[in-house]
Amino acid sequence: MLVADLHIHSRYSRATARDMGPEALWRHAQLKGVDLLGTGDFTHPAWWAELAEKLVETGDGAYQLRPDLAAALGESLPPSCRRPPRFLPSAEISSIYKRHGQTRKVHSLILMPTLQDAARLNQRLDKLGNIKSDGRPILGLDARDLLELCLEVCPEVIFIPAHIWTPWFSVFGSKSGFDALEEAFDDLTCHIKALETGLSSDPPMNWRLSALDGYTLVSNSDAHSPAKLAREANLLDCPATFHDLARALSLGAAGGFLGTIEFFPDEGKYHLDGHRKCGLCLGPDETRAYGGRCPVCGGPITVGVLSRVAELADRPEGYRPPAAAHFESLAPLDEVVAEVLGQGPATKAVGAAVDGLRRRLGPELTILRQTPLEELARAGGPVLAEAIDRLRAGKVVLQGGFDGQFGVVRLFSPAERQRLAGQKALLDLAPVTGRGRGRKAAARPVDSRQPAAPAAAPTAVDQGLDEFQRRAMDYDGGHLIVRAGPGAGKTRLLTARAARLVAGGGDASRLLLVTFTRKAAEELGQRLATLGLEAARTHTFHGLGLEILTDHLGRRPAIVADQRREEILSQAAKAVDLPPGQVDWAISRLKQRLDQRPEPTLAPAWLAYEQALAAEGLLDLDDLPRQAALALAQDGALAGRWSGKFDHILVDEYQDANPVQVALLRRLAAGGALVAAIGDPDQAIYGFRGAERALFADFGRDFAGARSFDLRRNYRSSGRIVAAATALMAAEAGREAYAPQAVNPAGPLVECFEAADPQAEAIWLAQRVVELLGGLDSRQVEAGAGARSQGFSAGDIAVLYRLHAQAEPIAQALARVGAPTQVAATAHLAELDPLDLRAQRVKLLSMHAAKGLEFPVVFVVGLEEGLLPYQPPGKDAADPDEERRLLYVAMTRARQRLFLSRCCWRMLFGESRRPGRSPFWADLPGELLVAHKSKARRRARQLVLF
DNA sequence: GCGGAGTAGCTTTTT
DNA sequence: GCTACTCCGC
Repeated sequence: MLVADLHIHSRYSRATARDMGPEALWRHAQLKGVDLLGTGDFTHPAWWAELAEKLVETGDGAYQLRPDLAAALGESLPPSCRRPPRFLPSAEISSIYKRHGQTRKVHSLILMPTLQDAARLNQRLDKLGNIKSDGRPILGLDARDLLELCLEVCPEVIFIPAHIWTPWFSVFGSKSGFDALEEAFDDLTCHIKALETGLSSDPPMNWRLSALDGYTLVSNSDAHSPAKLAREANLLDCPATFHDLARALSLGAAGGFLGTIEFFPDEGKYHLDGHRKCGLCLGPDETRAYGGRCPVCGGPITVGVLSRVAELADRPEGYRPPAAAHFESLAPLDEVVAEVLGQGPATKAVGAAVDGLRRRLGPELTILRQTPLEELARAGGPVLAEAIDRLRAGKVVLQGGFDGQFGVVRLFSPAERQRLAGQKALLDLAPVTGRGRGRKAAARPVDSRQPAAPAAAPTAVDQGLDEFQRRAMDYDGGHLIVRAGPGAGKTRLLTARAARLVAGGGDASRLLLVTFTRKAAEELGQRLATLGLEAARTHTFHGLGLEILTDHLGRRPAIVADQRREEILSQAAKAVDLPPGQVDWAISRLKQRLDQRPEPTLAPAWLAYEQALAAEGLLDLDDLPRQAALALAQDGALAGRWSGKFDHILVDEYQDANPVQVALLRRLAAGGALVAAIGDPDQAIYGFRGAERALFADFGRDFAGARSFDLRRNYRSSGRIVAAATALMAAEAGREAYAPQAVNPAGPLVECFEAADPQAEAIWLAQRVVELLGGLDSRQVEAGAGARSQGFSAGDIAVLYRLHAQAEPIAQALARVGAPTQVAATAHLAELDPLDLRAQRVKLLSMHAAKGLEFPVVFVVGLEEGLLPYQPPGKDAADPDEERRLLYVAMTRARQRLFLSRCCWRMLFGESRRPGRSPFWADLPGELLVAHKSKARRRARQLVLF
């Protein structure tokens, strides 16, 4: 018979013993009596490398410690315990994600046949999240998607939902789990053969759910230190190989799965209900009587495993399915000896006694399970024999664990213990009460869920546009321009107008929608396709230019490659003795206009650049719309073909237009097409690349007879966020009043923090993220983050900054707390794994990149002098009005929660600065803000959470 | 043609 | 403070 412990952690996981290395595992497995051991943590690159170095294949589908290492260590083992264990690559992954509108936190145990298979999984996981900073990585990946990925990498994978009943991190957990396996794993549920019951539940509890009948119930230690190995384990009657294990888990008894060694579930940290902070421990009935609220403080009671099992059970207590496997409830030998000696389990005396017992009797599990009582008495005295006899018979006194506090197993009554302390002789033992289980289970579910995130904004759904949107949608009297503030339903209006035009008899193929980015064009195209408008033309300005030029030239123009362009630029720059970057910028700016002649200082470079391109028959990207507009002006036949091509032209983000683009639109509309432009001059943030915000106001001049519409309703953000953003814009000197109206309720205040330095800002931010997510690991949960959970997922959160240089410390702090994070600038969408797009992560991106996006929670960091408005060293300051609009864009990305922060000290460009607050800070009304304080008290808690 | 020293310049971004 | 580039010497 084999003893198998498949779920452990290495020293690369949080809060684990430093000696959790292959050698210590090898040694302690033998001291405990484990034959087959999961390596744990194979996802961690350093641990994987160590395993690859120190383990060797046995040849029949398992691993063993390298013989030379084993030989060197063998001496340190008592001969009675020498039975070298085998290893199988294992790991645990924490999936934290939102599913069906709720935050889910599910841990999964994964076993792979070989380290090479593990490496291939690691390769895939590495793209999806951070597997380098924690042996038990946290991914924003749906548990089902994780299973899919594992199966893709290795169809033989053993995938086991871990400690399925723990409240915070398991598939059935009361706080963030599911009610059924199928809810979590959908179509892939059939690939799950085994479930890990965890310390706080034992087989009889699980037998109460008929839904679990087909699964092999396994038990493992989840050990964080060598001493905890095999505190729970599996008993197998099969060879110690991966495939035999897989077969045993799949077939149960028929495959050689004999049963499990268990903790008394009462001893688990989450067996009963309760509230640790208030010292309150409750049974299911009591929790129900209190309505799930702590009677001391009113906070939510942490519903334990016993209650949760009762909630989902469909069978009475005590039911035993016919196919149920054997199990044995034990307590660790050091705890037994500790009680016999009347000392703590970690004391020297207990250690020495356990050591002596192992020497004489063999591994701890053998002592606990098999050694005859007479032998125990001879080796350890009659009291020890009596203790173990009681343990084997289940005659123990239990005090249940709750809300993160371990329970206690006692083998002797208080009176007995007192007498034990005084004498060494055999005791006159009074009968002890039976096992402390059998509490009445709660008959009705206790609703312990977090309050749902505030209801989604009442967007203008159904066909239902509001009256203002509808007027703009329906207008047929000529050109029109729509000023649409943040969250006003801009895209909705665009697509609705397109649909209306076609529904009214228009020809979809004579409809043109123009955007600035390919991403926007693709998204718009997709939305139109869902409305049955595939025939409508969706283009970027550049794509449109390319098509017109192709028509004009009779061939597709060649576009200069980046590298060649740089060469040409640096050549051209030599003609004027300017840095190439500056020449690049100046030429590009010139090409945003049709009429501009280069200044004399630039002229030679401009000439050289244009001649070089012309000589090779190349165009640059700026040429596409520009040359197209010029060609339409010069080539009458071309103009004839294109000016009559469309009946309607819809343009998004018009505030970002430049004169070339407007000229192009005018030529396309010359045949009578109606132009509908939509945008928001308050969100014009691309002046630096040639956009001219004034063109928005000049629309009526460029497109005669145009009518203006105004969409002021904000369907996105809470009232206070809208009010703060509006106040920011209202403070701009010489500005006309323009007040968007929030449709949503006021919501919480805008939360502000002034940090000593970027590190402190990042730590504060990471701390808030932990709270928003309700804790990412058990330490954070137990430090209180669970109770403050806000029901957000990592994908709901964005961090916005002025300079990418600000991202680094924040990404690091988020990695330290284990939050799945994605720094937007580093990822090219096209190269991503399809699963990558599904991974839910905190997004770090520039304020510019955030335009057009929205997030339930937004952090805007670095609201400092010098950063906002940006003051580049040794250069002209950025346009303060545009920088104000940039902050406006950033703030208005937030739906529910907005956090603003700044640093009092910062190192930027090698220069130590003590910046004051951004001048924009003062424009935010104090009554909308609440300051977060940085206090020593808070620091103490941070230490716990980090 | 290479390497070492010295120094300038550092955003935001799309096609 | 970092790097990427130029310039100069061999």
